[in-house]
Amino acid sequence: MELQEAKQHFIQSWGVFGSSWGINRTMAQIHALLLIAPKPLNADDIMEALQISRGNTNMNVRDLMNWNIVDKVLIPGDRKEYFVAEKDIWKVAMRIMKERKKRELDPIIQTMEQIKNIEGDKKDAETKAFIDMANQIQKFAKQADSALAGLIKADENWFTGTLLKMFK
Amino acid sequence: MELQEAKQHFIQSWGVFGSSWGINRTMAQIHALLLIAPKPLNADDIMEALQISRGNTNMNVRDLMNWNIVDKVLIPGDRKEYFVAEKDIWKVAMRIMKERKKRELDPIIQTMEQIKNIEGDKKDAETKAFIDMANQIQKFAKQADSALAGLIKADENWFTGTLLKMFK
DNA sequence: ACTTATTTTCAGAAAATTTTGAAAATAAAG
DNA sequence: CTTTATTTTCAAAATTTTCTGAAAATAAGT
Repeated sequence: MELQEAKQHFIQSWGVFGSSWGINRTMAQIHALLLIAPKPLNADDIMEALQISRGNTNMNVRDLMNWNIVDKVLIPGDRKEYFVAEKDIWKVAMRIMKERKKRELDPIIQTMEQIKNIEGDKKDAETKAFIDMANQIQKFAKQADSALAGLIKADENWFTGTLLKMFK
Repeated sequence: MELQEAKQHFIQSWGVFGSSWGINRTMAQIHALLLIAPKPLNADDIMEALQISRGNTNMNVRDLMNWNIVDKVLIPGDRKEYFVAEKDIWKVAMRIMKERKKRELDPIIQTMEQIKNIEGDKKDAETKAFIDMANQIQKFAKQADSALAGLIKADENWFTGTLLKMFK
């Protein structure tokens, strides 16, 4: 396989992978492109490589920066803005998890808390099934939440992170 | 909060949660409805509760069964088909992970394997950045894969599963 | 075998999401 | 201050995904 062909293949696969997880395909493709770029790319580079518009590029790069997995870099003597992706996949995964935990897991825990407080006969089968489920989900989500928090905390400590990875 | 109101809230939240993870909103809502139903529901029950068409109901229930988190049950003396959801959230999570691992993680590992075999100068910065990334992703995906396989295996063993949960 | 109940399929319609591109905003250079 | 380069925004268009509903298929009952 040729390098350029392999790159296309990679970008394509990463896009499919991302979109199966609810991430915009183009955003995932831009991420893929930056992951394998040996140096920072600007908006025109991205537009050209993926054949997408400037607006699309701009919005998705901004999102990637919100996820903390892409950074803006300035190159002296160049007015354009350049972008680089975090290259350590472990870090990338941690940052994505951290964000998804905040955006999606925490709200579920909140919702379960709210809906558990319902009026009415707790002996009634319907009511019981409902409260049981809300409790179960809340308990599970809290476990997942703290497991993730643990992983993230470990990773944010450089020394611990390095040690762990040495034994992988 | 009233029970019916709380149920709506729950179904709604589960739908939002699901769709942020790339799962069809209606499928997640049907799942939510079944999770809190004290007894099996048939297609008409689901159509009525969620105000959706028969075709939509049928397709999404089929998908839920493919995920192994909803089962068809037959009630003696009734020609209609009834559906129940697996009520143990831990099991639900395991089955979803097992399926997603198969559908999404395994293909990524495969793709990385393929694209690593590229021709050309491995000293070239572009080539190097590319192969490094493919290796890193493959390594990470394999780790995630075996971690999940471990969890799933533990869970499929009733005794071990019960023990683990006792210490949660 | 015929009738009736129920489920499944799938083409077209509707809805939701993504993308474009040009105009507005911003920022740097002269 | 003016010009030029670059980025951002966002309404409208394109695309993708989801949903409907009626027809076809399947299954049960008489």
